[in-house]
Parts: sequence; structure tokens; C-alpha cells
Amino acid sequence: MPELPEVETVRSGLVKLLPGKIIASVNFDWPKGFPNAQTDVDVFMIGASIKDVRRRAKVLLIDLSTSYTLVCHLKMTGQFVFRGGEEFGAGHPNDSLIGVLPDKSTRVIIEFSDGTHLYFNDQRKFGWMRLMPSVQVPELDFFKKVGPEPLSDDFTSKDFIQRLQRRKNTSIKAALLDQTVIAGVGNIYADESLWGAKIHPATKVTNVSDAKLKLLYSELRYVLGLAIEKGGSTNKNYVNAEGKRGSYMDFARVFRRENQPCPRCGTIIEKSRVAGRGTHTCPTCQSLRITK
DNA sequence: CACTTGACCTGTCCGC
DNA sequence: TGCGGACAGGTCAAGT
Repeated sequence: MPELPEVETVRSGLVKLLPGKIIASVNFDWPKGFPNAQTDVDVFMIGASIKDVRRRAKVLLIDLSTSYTLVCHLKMTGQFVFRGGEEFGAGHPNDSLIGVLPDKSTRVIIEFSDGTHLYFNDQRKFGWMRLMPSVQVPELDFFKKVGPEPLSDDFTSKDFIQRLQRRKNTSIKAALLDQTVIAGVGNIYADESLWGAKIHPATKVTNVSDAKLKLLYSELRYVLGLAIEKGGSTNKNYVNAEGKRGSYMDFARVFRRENQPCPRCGTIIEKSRVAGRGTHTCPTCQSLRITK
């Protein structure tokens, strides 16, 4: 799915487009992904205005004037695409992955009083959306358990090391992907940051030195920050709020670069499976034994 | 409790 | 061209 940088890119796009808009209609027929009753949607969404669009971990939060919030997860293939008037008409850059909407992946359509639309598309239907009172959002199990935001100012390397070491007997990659350890890291940025710190993803946490973990902290913050700057990674489906691709994949060092040379040493990058996920490594830079 | 694996879906790609 | 299987950015529940 979209990981932290992709969700943040969607958020920053939506927060420029949505606040102040008034919801005129909500079209949905997806009990599994959007299980709220039509009556609740009618009462707490129709006529409400959008107050804010926030992000926590990989979750998007769309706050409404009714003190209700739409809590949304894009999972692997979810997309939020806004379609307005002339600003998306003829002449805009042809880097959109999305054609005419709605299409066969459209699960929810929100129409605003000015005639613009917000589409929730999700090919694989793993994503979801829930309408609930804003005050109840922090009480969700996920939010009670989720770890700190890795890019927040008060998140230190000491916090990072302590939290990772709670999972000492698992692989460093599985620990990075564990949302209760740190929020927002997924498969792309786990591989990218581990390459940056020269740590093999299968190394047990307990076998990675504090110095290496400190380096990993820096590399992780670096790749997440760079990815936000580049508008995220479009591997296949991901698009921002305007339906456009992100460009981080042009800057990726190992992710989806198997059989290409490592940009640091020239060794051919390998693909394997770690923590149940496709994993990209440089066999020279990232030794299972060297952790110092 | 800690950790790993399979399931959830649809679509695409690759080998036969 | 068709078919089966593996795989895809995430997270849970169920298993060991």
C-alpha cells in the first residue's frame, strides 16, 4: 500500500482541496469496506462541511463539521482522487494513471455542493472507510497500539532503538514493518533504509549493534523525507489526490531493482523473501554477519 | 507472550 | 491463446 510518504502526499493534496466543501451526496455499496448505515451517512455527512484532513500512521482522517470523522485506510491499492472543474481539464500534464471516473474500481463517490467529486478507488478491496464520532477515533484499537511517527521532532534515535529492541528475536525487517513499533513504514522504505544502513533485512534485531540501529534511524528518516518530497512511490497503483504518480521510484536504490547494479558497490541486487515479503538487498553491502 | 503464516481481493505476468 | 501459479505497496486472525 501506500506507506507513510504516499498517505502523507494524499493528505497534503486533499487538505488543499477539501476544507470548506459541503457534502451533497455519498454514493456507496460496499458493506465490507464502508459498513456504516445509510441513515448515519445521511445524518452526519450530508450537508456537513470538511474541516480538516489529517494523517496518523497510514490512516487518513477526514474531519467533518458534525464532529464526525471519516477514518480511511488505503491498504494496497486504495486511491483518493479529487475531480473538480477546469483545473483538471484539457492541457494538464498527462501523468495521471486514472482515466474517467467512476470506473470499475470505484467504491465510494462523495459529491460536493459545487459539483466537484472525491472518488475512493480500490482495485483489491483491502482498503476501508469508517464514519465515527471524532472523539472516538483515538479509542480505536489500532490507534491505541500504533507506534510513534518516525518523522516527528520528538522521535529520537534512543526511542527508535528501544522500541525496535522489544522485538529482539525477529528480523529487523519484520520489526520495522510492525506498526506497533514505529508507524508508517512499509515494504519499500524498509528495504531502502536497510540498504542505506547496510543491514541485511533478515538479521535478528538482537544481532544489530546500537551503532547500526542509530544509522538505520537516520536512513529511515532520510528516505521517508525524500519520498515525501518526491510525492511518494508509484510502483503500480498509487496516485496522489490529483490522480498523478509519485517519483520516488526513480530514486530508489534497491526496491524493485533486482538484477541491476548496487549504486554503492556495483554488485547485482538480489531479490529474496524476508518476513513474508519480497525483499531487495545488495549481497555485498548487506551481509547477514556484519552488523558493526 | 513472541513470532510466523495464511487470508482477505483483483489483476497481471510468466512458464508451460 | 489458455491455464495455473506466484506475486503485488498492508494488516489481522489464527496457528505454532
